Amino acid sequence: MGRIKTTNKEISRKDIIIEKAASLFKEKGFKAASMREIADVVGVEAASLYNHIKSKNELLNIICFDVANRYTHKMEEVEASELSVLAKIESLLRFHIDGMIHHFEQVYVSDREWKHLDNPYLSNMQNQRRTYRKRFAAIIEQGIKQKEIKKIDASTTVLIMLHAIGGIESWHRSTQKISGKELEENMITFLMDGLRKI
Amino acid sequence: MGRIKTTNKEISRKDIIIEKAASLFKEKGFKAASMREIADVVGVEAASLYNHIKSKNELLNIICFDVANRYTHKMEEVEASELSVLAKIESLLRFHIDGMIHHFEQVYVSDREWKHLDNPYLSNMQNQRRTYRKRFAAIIEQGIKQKEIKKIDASTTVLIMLHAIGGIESWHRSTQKISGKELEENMITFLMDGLRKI
DNA sequence: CCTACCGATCGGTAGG
DNA sequence: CCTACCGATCGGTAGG
Repeated sequence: MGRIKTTNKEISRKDIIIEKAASLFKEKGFKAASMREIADVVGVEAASLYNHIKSKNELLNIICFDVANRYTHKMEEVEASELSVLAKIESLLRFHIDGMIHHFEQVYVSDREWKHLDNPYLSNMQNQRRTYRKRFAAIIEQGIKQKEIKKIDASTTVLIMLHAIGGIESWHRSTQKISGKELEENMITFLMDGLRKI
Repeated sequence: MGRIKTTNKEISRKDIIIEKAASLFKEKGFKAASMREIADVVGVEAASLYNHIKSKNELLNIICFDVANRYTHKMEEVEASELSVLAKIESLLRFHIDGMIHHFEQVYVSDREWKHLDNPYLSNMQNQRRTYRKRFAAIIEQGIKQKEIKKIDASTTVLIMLHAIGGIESWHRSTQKISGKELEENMITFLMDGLRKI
């Protein structure tokens, strides 16, 4: 489910273009990356890209909504689960960390470049992001009510946690002295301890 | 010290241009914001901007290095202080939160758009950022050695904390239901508790 | 998938 | 500070 391919089968030309576009958008930003550069990396002329996609903005749409849909899907799964509040939050955090590690470029682009979407996709994305954070905050608030979590502003906490994870960028780029698994455990420890009552 | 003005005196035309540029760079991104738009907001023709600045990139240089120099200055101050490790970290975090609240646009731009600097400024900035994080991590490592802080990977922790604070963006934009001071205390509580031994 | 090419917009300059 | 204008580059199209 979702556009991010987990196997090597069925990789179409369009998928390759999207993948290369994500990589360039991440490196240079959406506006600074040109269709000619994407074409270069794919190995065709710029005009040929338009046999597979409608516009540069369509590439951004696909990348952003692919990620957003995965988030929504995960949120529904977690909400429907029987997990404790703390376990729900941990599950969401691990999902975000995994996404950052395994679908780095897509997640990075969707996080930092979604502002360049054009309407109606832009407002759609704004809604999805707002809604996701509200649902996340609602879980935290439930935890506070049940006294599993210390009294803290839930929306602030959501922002802290999501942006903390979104910042793995620099780790990824630097000389990876720590493994993905180690990174994940370190982040989980830090973030979950920020939640617990002392 | 530093270019960010704290009084209303001595605001030159150039300062106004930089301020408006920071605002537009934050809203649309460096590449997407045009000199003509900046000129519009300032209230002159695009060509007139060049009587005060040399290039679009100079605007970004000024914004980014202004912020970076403030960070370096603060770091030196903290390192030279007699504070405990935990107090040093708290002081740095409060500095970052304050910067995010009071110099929002400059800090935001310097954080997300520095990649568009051109050399030699680009590599200079990369060095400054790397160095800053290393010095921050060194403080944390000292705290671990002194058993004031729980065993956790110091570099990961720095990234978590800095990005958590850098993400206040969304709070600032949304309907500010929480005051700056409240936000600061919530963040400090969360982040400092992630550090302490349980 | 390529060649050829378009209108628009960009950062920036000349000259007053 | 403005008018007038430049070369370069952009996203995208026509036609084969």
